[in-house]
Amino acid sequence: MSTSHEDLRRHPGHLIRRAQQVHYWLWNAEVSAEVTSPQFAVLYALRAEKNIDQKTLGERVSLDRSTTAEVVARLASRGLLQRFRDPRDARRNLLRLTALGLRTSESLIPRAARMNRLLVSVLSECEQTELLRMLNLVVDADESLRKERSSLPRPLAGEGRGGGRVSKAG
Amino acid sequence: MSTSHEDLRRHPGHLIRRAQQVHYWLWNAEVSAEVTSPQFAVLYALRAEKNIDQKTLGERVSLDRSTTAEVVARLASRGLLQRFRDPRDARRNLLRLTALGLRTSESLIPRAARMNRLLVSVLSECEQTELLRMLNLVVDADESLRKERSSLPRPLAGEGRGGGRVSKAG
DNA sequence: TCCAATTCGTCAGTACACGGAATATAGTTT
DNA sequence: AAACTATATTCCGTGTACTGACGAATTGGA
Repeated sequence: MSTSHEDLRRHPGHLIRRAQQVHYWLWNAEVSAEVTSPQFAVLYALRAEKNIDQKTLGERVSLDRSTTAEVVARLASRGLLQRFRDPRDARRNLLRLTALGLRTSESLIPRAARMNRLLVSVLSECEQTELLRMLNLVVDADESLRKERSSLPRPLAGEGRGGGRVSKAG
Repeated sequence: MSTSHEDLRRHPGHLIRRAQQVHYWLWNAEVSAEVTSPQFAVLYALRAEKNIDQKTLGERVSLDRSTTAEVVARLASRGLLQRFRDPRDARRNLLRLTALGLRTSESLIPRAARMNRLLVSVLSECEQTELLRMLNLVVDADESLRKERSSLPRPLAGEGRGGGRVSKAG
């Protein structure tokens, strides 16, 4: 008898999660076991833009405020970037790559590129382009769907996992 | 001008992560704020197969052993499933949906289907089929990809974890 | 100038995700 | 039966991800 395993193959949402698992494994094997993919994205963004604040950084790499703060804190504790308050606006943390952070990010760039090629290597050249185009369409469609302002974190109607209201707690 | 933001659009790995964010938001808005997508997958699998153990369940829904245990514990504490030791093999936890779990899963099925249609609604019918096909290819290629080139400390160690090779013909 | 609204970062809480180690059980070998 | 090996689950540590609340700082308007 066919199980849920077969059915789930027709669910785009499930497949996207599976694809991310593959990405996770491939990253560990082919890029780095020390620097994660989101951490690399942060280094990569910081390499392109010096002295940006956490909020802007989060928008660049598509991470919300809290996650950005955590990733930045980890990278700072490893000496890959520096964090200091903006003298112009003391609410902000300005971020800057250290020499080590710059060196690390540069060494990972070709490895990440290779991993990405590998990730879609089962597809033909033409298919790879199509996949990229379609994923961008899906991702962009959501942004237009959230008509509210604010580039990234949309509050949305209900509440997420956090906030302490799970039906179980009563 | 766009800096890393534009570059990242060319990275399949990054796009997959973004797509999962969209899926997460859409799930919360369109399906349920109480039951998450992985939790639904578990209920869905349990609906199809009664009395399976956690390891098998994890393979069905592509969750590793640790995550499976956590998700199952949450669902059990909410009364959506029951957990009991296998009399034949006391190492195993056998799982079974409760009446509430069955009712909940059934009510979520059409909502999840609607969400999935919405998720890819920017694509044409033909493109949706293509996207599904390509994602399945990428996900299935994972096994062969991990066998080959490995230049870094691979996380393998000779035992089959929870989420890897769920792709055996049925 | 004072105040209300806004903004940024942090903290607490919840949940997914994974690997390694510890534990319990099962099966096999001697 | 004891010893050894394989397997299922749990526990622990780390990291990503997001929401809501809070406090500090800033900004715009009266």
